[in-house]
Amino acid sequence: MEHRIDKIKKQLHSQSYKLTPQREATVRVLLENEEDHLSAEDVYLLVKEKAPEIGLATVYRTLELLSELKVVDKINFGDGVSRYDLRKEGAEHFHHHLVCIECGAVEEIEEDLLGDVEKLVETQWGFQVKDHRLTFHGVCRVCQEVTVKA
Amino acid sequence: MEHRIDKIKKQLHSQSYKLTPQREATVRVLLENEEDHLSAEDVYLLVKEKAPEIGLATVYRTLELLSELKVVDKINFGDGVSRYDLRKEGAEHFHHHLVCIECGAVEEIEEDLLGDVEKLVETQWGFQVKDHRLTFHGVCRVCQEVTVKA
DNA sequence: TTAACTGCAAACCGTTTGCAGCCCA
DNA sequence: TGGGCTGCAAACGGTTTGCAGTTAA
Repeated sequence: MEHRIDKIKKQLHSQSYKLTPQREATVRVLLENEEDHLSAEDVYLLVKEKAPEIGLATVYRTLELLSELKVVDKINFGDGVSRYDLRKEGAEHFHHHLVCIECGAVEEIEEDLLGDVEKLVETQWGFQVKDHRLTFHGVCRVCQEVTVKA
Repeated sequence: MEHRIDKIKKQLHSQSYKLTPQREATVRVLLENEEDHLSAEDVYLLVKEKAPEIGLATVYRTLELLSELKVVDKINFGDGVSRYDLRKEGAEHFHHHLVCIECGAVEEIEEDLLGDVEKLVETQWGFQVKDHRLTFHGVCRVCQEVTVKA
């Protein structure tokens, strides 16, 4: 954890940005909730618990900055809210998501499922792939069981 | 074209909705610009050329309705605007997109690239896939050539 | 007849921005 | 002492909603 904060601090410094207390608090919230997909508002409320004086605009500015540095990915599940997802260490690709249409749960898939598909797109369509976004919408394991029982 | 409008008309009637002149004008704009990925505002401006008295709210309501009927898919490329994409006839799956990060062009892929991947997700993660969203971000053929020349 | 539908304008809400003050190099 | 940074509040822009009037089955 401290290691990862140090790393981010260096990334910031390398572009002459500072790791201010507000920014550090924001990063810590992201680290502590790595499994969730927090919106800016979510992050704001969690940061506010530790640093009540922080402003929403600062959270937005920090998330934007972290997004530029590729520390987080800004994602969008189509509900009109941006969510921010910490990149796993060493992850070169954006990970995938399973969104449950029953309960809204979001599961992550780290495996690279698209290697073959990307090769196909490059050769067949002549499109040079830089990144991808893959989301499956469906029914998660838990909700399938509930449906069976009901 | 008329055939497709008839079909949509029937779909509406089956749920006791009407195909009003405003709705028909909206559908026609979508049909005439099937290759584009129009925002609600885009649709509004195009409809207004034919039916100047139409209101923006009606366009939104129509697009929402068509989206519920699965006549169009509401998509989002992360630029804060929803776009509406007519489903191809008989398409059971959402199609994929190639978004160029240089020029912003959006190309469509109709082929179902994810058959194997979906099977994997169902067996390995126990997730019942209903639909998917796949977008590749990268450099399109045209922009690759421009870069080489420059 | 009456429920669906419409246009308008206001409201909404997530996000961005202008600004004056602050803090640290 | 000056540029990065902050909190605040106002502005912004896409979308939704309340409402009174209209239309179509």
